[in-house]
Amino acid sequence: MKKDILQALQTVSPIQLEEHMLERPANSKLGDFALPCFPFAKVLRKSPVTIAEEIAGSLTHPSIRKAKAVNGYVNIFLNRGEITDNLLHKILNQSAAYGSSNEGNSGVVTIDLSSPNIAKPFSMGHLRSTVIGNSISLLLEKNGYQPVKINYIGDWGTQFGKLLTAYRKWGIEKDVRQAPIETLLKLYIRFHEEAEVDPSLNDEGRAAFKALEDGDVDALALWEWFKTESLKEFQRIYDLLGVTFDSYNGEAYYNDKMEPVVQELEDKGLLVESEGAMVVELEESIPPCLIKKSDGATLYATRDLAAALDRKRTYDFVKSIYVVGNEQSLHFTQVKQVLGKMGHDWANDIVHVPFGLILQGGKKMSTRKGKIVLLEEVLKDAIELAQKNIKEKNPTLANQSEVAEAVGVGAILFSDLKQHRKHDIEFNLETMLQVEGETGPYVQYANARAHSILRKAQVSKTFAINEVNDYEWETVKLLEQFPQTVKRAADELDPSLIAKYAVDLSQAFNSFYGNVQVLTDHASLPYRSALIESVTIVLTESMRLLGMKAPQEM
RNA sequence: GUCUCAGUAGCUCAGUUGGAUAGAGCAACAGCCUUCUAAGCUGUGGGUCGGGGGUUCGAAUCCCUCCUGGGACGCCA
Repeated sequence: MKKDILQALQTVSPIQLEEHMLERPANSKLGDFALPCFPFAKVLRKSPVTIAEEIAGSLTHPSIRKAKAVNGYVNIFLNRGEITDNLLHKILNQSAAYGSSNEGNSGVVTIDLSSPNIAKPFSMGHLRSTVIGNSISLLLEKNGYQPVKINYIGDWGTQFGKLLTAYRKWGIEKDVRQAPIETLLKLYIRFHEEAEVDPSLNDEGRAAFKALEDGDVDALALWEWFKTESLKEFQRIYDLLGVTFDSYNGEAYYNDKMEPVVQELEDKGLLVESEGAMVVELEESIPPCLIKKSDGATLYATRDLAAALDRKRTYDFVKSIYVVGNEQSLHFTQVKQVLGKMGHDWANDIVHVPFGLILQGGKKMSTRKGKIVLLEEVLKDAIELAQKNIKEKNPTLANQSEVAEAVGVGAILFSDLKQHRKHDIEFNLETMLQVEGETGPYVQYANARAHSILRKAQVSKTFAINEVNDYEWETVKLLEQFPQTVKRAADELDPSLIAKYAVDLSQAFNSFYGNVQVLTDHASLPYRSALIESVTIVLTESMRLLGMKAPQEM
């Protein structure tokens, strides 16, 4: 639509126009589009006011109802009926496919997401990676890419040496069987407390990891057991969130794939010794990347290099995305640079999608100090609250527990996705459980109300539009913007754009049905049900792209 | 110290990539359930866009500088 208007303007404009010049006025009373004429004044040596008047005076297009010059702006009012008619037919025909594109041309994009550490609880930080990554995957799919979701489980590294040491010193098998993660976490915390007093424990932990990496049978058996128990617990959460993965290849999977990488680095003359460790030196502003510790054991970066090479080989991605917290930005620039120095031009296709930390009292949460909020508890609270609300507000509802789960989980997902990923978030349970205003349940409720009206209306396939009132027009304009919002969200890898859009559309729709009686006005009913059905299509699709469920009743 | 991200209403956040009077939600206050589900709708109050310079017809947005906070910065991941 914007392009049409731009073309019409071009035919009467003395200046070459670009898309960004045409804007949507903040106040819709001013018009549907506006062209500020100030930049043209100098070139044309005329006042912006005159230029605007000339353009407005000669502008004609079937979609334009009128154009008005105001203070140097050309304010354009559209022909509501015609545009609405075309748009509603389009949405009803395309249904859930509305807003899709083939932009990605079936290119494979790997997405590294979630990546919890075994033997540690699933924290709020992992929630961010999981839901942001999942939504990005859905957005890319909608834009014609082929996403591959990889859960790069944190199942390797010195921490396991520490954990094995702690278990051997203080662990009780029965406790681990009963409550695996809880028990292992306690051991991990105790290890760090005691290591403060006795630093030699750290050396013991490192030695234990070296043994694990060298294939010590006893250590491997324990490790295997911890891993199995942890994955069982994680699966419960993924089921609740409705997230699935294409690969669970964690860090340990690359245990036997690192040596060739180290070899390649050496062959290419990139590996140098520094303070007993093996490193690759990078540009002067960036600290060197550590590849091997002085005891010969590998590091995180070694594994990530091996993983990147393996993923390129396996999937031949056009882009490889890592949804990992802000604090690892340096790590990823190092890995990218090392790959670049190795001569892999696809290093530029690696994209770190960072997100802000979840803080508590203004500080980062620390597993080691036991300062952590458990996601499962939060989800449980949210579902209980939703259940309570249903009992109060809609006691006769069928499938109550199913709806409560959808709404409770939706509230948590949405509270995380609605703000831009890069913001640090102060953990606040109360905010996350909110169900009023700009929240998941608000969007779900708008959609449920729309369905409720449709159930009571006689929906027919044909409709005629007499007049599009202001409430309807605001809704229609938002519906029209869905495809470009989806595209931008995928381009910027930013799900919050969809969340904000869903709130805007919900607000417009709520305002519409709150002020207009739909069912009693028989003449307008066919047109209005087409509008409402379009709203449900777009809201449901928006929620799907965020990983949320959209119950038809709540 | 270096790098990096951020600072907008009491709180949580938008702000269409430089445009008109800076917008929402929460909280507060006032209305609306004999009418499509009140998880809703309609109003009111609330601002030195961290400070100071600069570029521009025009700056929350771009540049410089300072202040404050988060995070990262070789043998953790």
